Amino acid sequence: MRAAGASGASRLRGVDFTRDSPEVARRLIGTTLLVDGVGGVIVETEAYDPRDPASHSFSGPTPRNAAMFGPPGCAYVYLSHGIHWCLNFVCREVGFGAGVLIRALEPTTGIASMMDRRRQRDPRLLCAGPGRLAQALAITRELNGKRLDVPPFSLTAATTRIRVVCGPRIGISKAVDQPWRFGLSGSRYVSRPFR
DNA sequence: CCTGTGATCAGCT
DNA sequence: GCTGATCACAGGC
Repeated sequence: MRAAGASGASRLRGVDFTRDSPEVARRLIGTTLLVDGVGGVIVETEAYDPRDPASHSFSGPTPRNAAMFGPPGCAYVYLSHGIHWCLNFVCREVGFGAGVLIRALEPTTGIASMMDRRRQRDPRLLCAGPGRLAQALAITRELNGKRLDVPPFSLTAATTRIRVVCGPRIGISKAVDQPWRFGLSGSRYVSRPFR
């Protein structure tokens, strides 16, 4: 038994998933994410919170968003527009309903697999956007609710100091003013530039 | 660079 | 029924 602090899936190599989603979103930038050994460096994230009208968790738990109200340090995966899978990391605590949407990676590992899955040769378009990223990493509903600290997931914190920029979130109509989108400064692998 | 539109379906009212 | 945390493509500037 640990004396204090987050443990298990909620704390992974420097990223503490029990903290507020904007802080987790910021600290995830620079972290390497792999699924079955395929992935890269997280360069873009967005925070969501149950008090935020744009969040799936805003109206409380439902069968779809149940994982978002589950343990921190787990995945919440959902289907967007009937076409695209999207990957979130659950934050805070059981029953809270906060998460971070992983929006873009700089591909580093298993690039051939990602090109194959997406039939896309331009490395800048392999993981630039949540739907593209999920397709490149073969993320589907099967990973919903799974812990991020055990296979097929792998998270490795950045070893060097990172400069992070932020701005308004993308593709939502509510709470547009909250600057809860975060990115790796100067990265050419984000889904859209930061201003 | 920007804007508009179709695809396609689970979830919610 | 309608909406949407998206993408790819088409067309205009």
